[in-house]
Amino acid sequence: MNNKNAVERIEYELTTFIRRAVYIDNSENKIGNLERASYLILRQLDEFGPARVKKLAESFKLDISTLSRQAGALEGKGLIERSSDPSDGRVSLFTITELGREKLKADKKTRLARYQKMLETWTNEEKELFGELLERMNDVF
Amino acid sequence: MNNKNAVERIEYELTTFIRRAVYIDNSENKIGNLERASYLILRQLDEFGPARVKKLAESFKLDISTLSRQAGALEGKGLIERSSDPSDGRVSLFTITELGREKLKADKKTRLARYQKMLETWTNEEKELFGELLERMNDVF
DNA sequence: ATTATATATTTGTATTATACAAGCATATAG
DNA sequence: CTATATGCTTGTATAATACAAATATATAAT
Repeated sequence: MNNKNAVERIEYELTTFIRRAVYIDNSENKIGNLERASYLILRQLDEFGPARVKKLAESFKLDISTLSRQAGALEGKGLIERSSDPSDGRVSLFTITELGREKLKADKKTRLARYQKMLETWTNEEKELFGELLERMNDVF
Repeated sequence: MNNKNAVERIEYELTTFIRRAVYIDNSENKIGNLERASYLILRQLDEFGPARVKKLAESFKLDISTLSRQAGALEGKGLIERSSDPSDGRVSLFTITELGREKLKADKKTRLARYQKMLETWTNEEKELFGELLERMNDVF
């Protein structure tokens, strides 16, 4: 039963956390749209290199049409760049631009600062452990 | 720098987790609408007792009008019940119904099962520690 | 080679969640 | 007893999304 209680607590806290995080995302994204999606797209392209629409859609488990529009919006803002795959004319490959990298960096900084502050009373050990546990959870999610 | 790395990892993993969790929520909520919101509302009413629209809106950091509609929908499904505050005729107090409790229980079961499975290889100690850390994080969030 | 089928993406349309503003009912203050 | 404040609901606009249709290109079958 202790196990159940622990899992219950985890479920409770994660659910609570998600609600708040989504709120923060939404409230900060008042300026224009997309902020929420764009961070993830930029991060993905920065980390794993150029990707096409289908790939991005799969990464985020969103419909291809949705990613098509989001990528189009990011392209319009000059944060990512479209190039065609020489071996397949149907495919658009998206690459993060220098501007996109800057924006990603700035966004990340803001987000990190928030977490930094949230966890300022934690010891390094605790933070490391927490990160490890989160990573393990995501690996099987 | 180690500290920064740990926080970076936490930020990365939590962001990833949120994306996936929101996806799951959305995909399960195809049936009708509201599942996402309703779980939280029911949980809130079950845990803290009757509440009025304004209170619920504050809890979830959503606009009052949004909560008004969500509560209306839950009321329509018989999951919560409206009563007026005898001391103030403007206020509607919402209470979870027996049916609502059953639905909450069922939803919770599904969610717990998912977490249970996700964490099945963890030791009890790890689960407990993880829950504790999550709670601490939420407390300052 | 020519046509049929499959795949990648974009664009059209509908739905849902949400916020903000206006309206309505009820309280409270002057 | 009127004026103002409060609580909620309803009207309207916007954004994110999915699904379906359209378009372009590639691959397979004859």
